[in-house]
Amino acid sequence: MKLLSQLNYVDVVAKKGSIRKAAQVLNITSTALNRRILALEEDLGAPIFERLPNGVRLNAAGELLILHIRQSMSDLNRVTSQIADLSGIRKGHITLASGAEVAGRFLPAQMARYCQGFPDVSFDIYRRDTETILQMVTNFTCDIGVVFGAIPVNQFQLVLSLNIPVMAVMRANHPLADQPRLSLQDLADYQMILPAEGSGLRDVVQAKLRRYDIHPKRIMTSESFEFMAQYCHYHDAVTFMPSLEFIEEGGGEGDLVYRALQGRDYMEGRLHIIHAKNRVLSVAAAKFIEELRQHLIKQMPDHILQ
Amino acid sequence: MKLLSQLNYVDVVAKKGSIRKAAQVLNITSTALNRRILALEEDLGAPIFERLPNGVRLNAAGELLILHIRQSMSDLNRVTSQIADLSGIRKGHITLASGAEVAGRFLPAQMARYCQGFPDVSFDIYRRDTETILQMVTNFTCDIGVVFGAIPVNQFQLVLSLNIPVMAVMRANHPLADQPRLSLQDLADYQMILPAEGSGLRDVVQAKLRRYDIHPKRIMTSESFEFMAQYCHYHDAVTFMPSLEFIEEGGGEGDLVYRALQGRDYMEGRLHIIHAKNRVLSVAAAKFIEELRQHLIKQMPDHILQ
DNA sequence: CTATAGCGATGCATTTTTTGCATCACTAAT
DNA sequence: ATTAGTGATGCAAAAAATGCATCGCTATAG
Repeated sequence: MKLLSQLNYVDVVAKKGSIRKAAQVLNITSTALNRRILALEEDLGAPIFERLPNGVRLNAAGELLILHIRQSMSDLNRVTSQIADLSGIRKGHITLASGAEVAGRFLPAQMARYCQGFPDVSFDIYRRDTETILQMVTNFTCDIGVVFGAIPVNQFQLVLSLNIPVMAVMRANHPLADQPRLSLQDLADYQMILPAEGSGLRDVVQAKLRRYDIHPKRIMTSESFEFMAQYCHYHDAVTFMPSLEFIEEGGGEGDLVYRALQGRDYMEGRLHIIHAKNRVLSVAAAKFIEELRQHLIKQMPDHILQ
Repeated sequence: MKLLSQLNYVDVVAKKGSIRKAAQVLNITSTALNRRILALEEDLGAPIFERLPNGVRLNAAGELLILHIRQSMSDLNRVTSQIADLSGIRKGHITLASGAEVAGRFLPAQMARYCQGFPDVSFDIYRRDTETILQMVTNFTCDIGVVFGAIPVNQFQLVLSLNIPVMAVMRANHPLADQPRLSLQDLADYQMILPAEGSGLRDVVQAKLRRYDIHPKRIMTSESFEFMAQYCHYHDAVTFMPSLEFIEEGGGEGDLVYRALQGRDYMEGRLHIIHAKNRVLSVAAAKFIEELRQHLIKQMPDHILQ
């Protein structure tokens, strides 16, 4: 879009930290881009980038401007989407950032369902750690954030918040798989695979371990939930997953089984679907969220908190 | 400013209701402007103006877009002002819409004082009726609104709200000028000049008249406070003014005197200084308001309500 | 019922702006 | 000292915006 291009140029340069690299991304020559930046600075009456020997970086003025630019771009996208909706076109674009806990298993199904009704809506999905997601939401870099674990709720617009049980995961022939009551202390005898720092799931599990002073024999940390699952196929290790796909206890994928922990060791975390405060979502995004909410309310009314 | 021009073009066309007229204002040919509008509509994928035989009018899509445009322009102005402030330049622009009650006497003094500290700040002052002012504030057509009388407070961001006594005004040699206690009933014997509909001051006075079922002999309505004042110089008429400039009772301008009404007839109205909700003002505007507030707090602390 | 004036749209020649290439000056790392 | 990377800039070419003349249309006036 024409109106946005000028603004978008600044955004890309800021993100790339280099005019030449940004020019590559934008498919124009660095000369053109450079001169646009210079012209903009001329217009504003003040530079917005510091020139470093290996690129550029936003200065204070630039930081102010980039906020406006992102807000403005995001707003225009929303308006465009609304206008398209007026013509009954139902197209649009949704940028969504999600924690690893849900990016792999929960979201794809939800989105596939939505896309059947809205085939002209395109998606960008980012898988990031909690902090980055919150940043992206604040930044308007993404429309919707899906975060597992505690967040500063009052800094965001909560769309949906639900409690999700956290279950122990192990392979079906694991010695503990058939044990009727499972406690964290039982699991501590085996290698335990935890998500990396910055994951809400890790916080939930670690809080419990600390609370009851349980020290697992060996802890392995992984950033990839796919890895964690695969690893458990081959070893008597245990790991944890939020039971997002409404998997009943005992069910599982492949030869992995899910076991809820009993009594005091029962764990759960909170899944938050958020967007930026004071922000009006595009029609496409609003409808996606609405469908998601409706679906979840039908599926698990007792978990919904808001 | 370059970034804004495209947006501003649309805004002016929408306001003028005609491409040719807007082109005159913008100092470009109608051809150029016309093609910009067409290009923008092409970009958006939908027209934003209806073509009428005698001009153009925003359609539904256009109404959505123009809101974004005004918000966006206003935002960019704020950012520009902040950036200028970063460089210590302290320049900017303030657009203020004010009711007639305060436009003539209260504001000029306040602004003159402010301009001494900030000589590079430019002003646009509009004198409108209450409803238009509220519209302009909502529209982002102006930064600050100054309104005398009741407004739907929760739809705006209240900067300052203070009670102002409404006094009777007459010439010094008016038969009532020396009467110790003045009531509305006394005034009813003379020609009474009221502000036009849409003025908060009129509402205050009329409410009192109705409340005590007082019917003035002759009522004259005027939209101009200057006219009202001048008229009273030449006749034994009475009119009303908010005592904005902290004029003590008995004081006055020229040979006009101000008299507060006594007892149950005492009148006062509320002066509101507002801006749009969820809006961040430019540095210049914010400082103007801050100075204004400080000044008023010092001058009349007991009248300040917020 | 025609004449007129005003509106937006458009083809074409002209002007203005933007772009791309080659190159400069500079810095950090090798 | 060399190399590879950065942003800035002069100049010619390409692209875009503009202005003029004009079209088709409609409402209004006579």
